[in-house]
Amino acid sequence: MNIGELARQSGVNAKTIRYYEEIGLIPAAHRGDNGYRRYRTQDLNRLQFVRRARGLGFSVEDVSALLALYNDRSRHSSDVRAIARRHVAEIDGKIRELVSMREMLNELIESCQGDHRPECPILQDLAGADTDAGTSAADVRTKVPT
Amino acid sequence: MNIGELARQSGVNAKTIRYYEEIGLIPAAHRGDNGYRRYRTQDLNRLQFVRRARGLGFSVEDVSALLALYNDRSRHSSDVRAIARRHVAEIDGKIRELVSMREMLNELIESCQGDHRPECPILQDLAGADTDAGTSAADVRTKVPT
DNA sequence: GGCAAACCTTCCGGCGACTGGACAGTCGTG
DNA sequence: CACGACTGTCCAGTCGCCGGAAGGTTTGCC
Repeated sequence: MNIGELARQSGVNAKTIRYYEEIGLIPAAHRGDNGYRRYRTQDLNRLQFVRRARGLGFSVEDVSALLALYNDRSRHSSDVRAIARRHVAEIDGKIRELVSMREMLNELIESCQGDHRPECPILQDLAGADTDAGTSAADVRTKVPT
Repeated sequence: MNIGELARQSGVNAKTIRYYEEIGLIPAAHRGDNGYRRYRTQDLNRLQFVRRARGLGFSVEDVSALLALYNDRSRHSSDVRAIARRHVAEIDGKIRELVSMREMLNELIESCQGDHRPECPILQDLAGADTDAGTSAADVRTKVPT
């Protein structure tokens, strides 16, 4: 099958497949006489593995490691678990950050609607105005997840 | 003050300050005779505003809009709230995605440790093996937040 | 056989929000 | 006047792709 068919069956964009080949996540495909990449069911499996792992938020690097373990008959379950656990820890961190941001934003929005402060205080807070007791809800140093 | 001092006082990296100027988030600084950028307290305020807003996860584009509203005397609180609410909605979406990922990962990890399945099933799940009832926990199509 | 549509190829550039590094000029101090 | 700390510009890289250009191939239809 050609790359387009593989893309359709795997749910991975053809461009992305070429990219994965380029960065070595999947092996370079064999070429037909016309120079087109040729794929088999085996490659489809591998690509679906990649898609699912990416869908769970694993980095390409992690996926690469998981693929290696998948192809390694002498693998240890603990290695796989370690990668998964580390990933869960990262996700936890991101969730905590986002929840914290959401809390602060909701506080700001709420105080903006209430009548207990003169104007919408979001901007004042961001500007670091000392209208309150100096405790600005927006004075955060968390790293922004992008 | 020079850019280094501004960086120290604002908590924003000097490189980042130059970058902000380049993309127009902050106005181009005046230069001294030596070509160095010169800043005043006003610029420090602006930059702290930016830092706080970024800390709350606002995109640079949003921050730009917030800054414009901040400098607009005829601004409406509702405009600011709208930006903040939209941002909260985005954050909510990301949180939901991450929580969903975490759930699936934890299920996989758990079933990997338990004795009710032969081997660590994470890899089998990712490979899409039909060892179970065909419902693979990892068969997700959620977009990965990067 | 001719033509268009739908494939496929490679290469380049851009997204967001920076960060690091190279190389050069400038400033303050000993 | 040498040295280090600072500043300037410019370019490249990060991550995980995606879009488009310019070209070759295949397929299907008249």
